[in-house]
Amino acid sequence: MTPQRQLLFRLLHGNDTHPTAESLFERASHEMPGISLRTVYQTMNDLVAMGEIEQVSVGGGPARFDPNTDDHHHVVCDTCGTVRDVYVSGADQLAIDGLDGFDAVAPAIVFHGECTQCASSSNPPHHSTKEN
Amino acid sequence: MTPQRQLLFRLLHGNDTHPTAESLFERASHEMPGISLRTVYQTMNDLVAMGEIEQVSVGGGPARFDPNTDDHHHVVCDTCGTVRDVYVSGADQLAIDGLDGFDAVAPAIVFHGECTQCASSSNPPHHSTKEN
DNA sequence: TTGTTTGTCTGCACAAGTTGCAGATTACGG
DNA sequence: CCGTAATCTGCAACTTGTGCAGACAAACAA
Repeated sequence: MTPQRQLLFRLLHGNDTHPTAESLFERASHEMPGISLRTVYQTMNDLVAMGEIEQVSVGGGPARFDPNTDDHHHVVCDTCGTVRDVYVSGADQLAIDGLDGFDAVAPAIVFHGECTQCASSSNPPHHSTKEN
Repeated sequence: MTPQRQLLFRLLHGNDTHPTAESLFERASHEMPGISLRTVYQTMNDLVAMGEIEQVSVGGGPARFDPNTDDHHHVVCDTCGTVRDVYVSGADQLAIDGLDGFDAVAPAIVFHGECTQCASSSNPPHHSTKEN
């Protein structure tokens, strides 16, 4: 358990912003100048392999990391890129046609939309890749 | 409507294998040596913008293109990478907590699992990036 | 026919995100 | 304190995809 890992653990703990490796690297560099982006990737991969965090793919951009390991899903604002957790109940009683020939199936649901902030401020879609 | 585009249209028509740009390029090169990968990307982007095909993201790898524009979703075998269409009914009556502050929300559901072929042939997970 | 216009195609360089590798450094049990 | 094993770092390389500029080709006008 190295200081680098302790720092990254701490940055992830309770973090619901779904940070990317790059954004974690920036924040980590602030507290520990000289930390390597490679280390961030390495640590995230290890944590994912350990099941301590989840890797979230919302289509396209860089991978995001989520310390919330509850059974949950995601909404993403297609304008500003913000990702938020959502909880879906009743997903297990959907009628699904086409799963024949597949085992051990788990659904990942991503809701694409626009957050009210982006919708109200009708700025031209800018996709500012917002994440902290 | 150039010959290149005609060929790509034809390769996509009725194609349910969710090909990547690269795999389309290989198949297209077979019939039209010299066609450029750049043209494949360009044409796919145009078709997506026109709404003629959908771009599918199943997390991680390269984008896949799907001429099926029905309201449908996908299963992906995490071992061999195969993607198949699935049809989900009742998705509109899910109880969703956390969508407050979002407009115009559409769900994309990806079922992750293992196809019975990969499950039976208990080869070490190889992720052969199978697609034709 | 000749010239112009417009859109497409191609090759190449580049960008983003991520991983492989090798060597230096560090944590930790004995 | 020492040795081993794990980790860290920098850099090169890789994958997927895009920007750009020039070549090309079909359509159209004069």
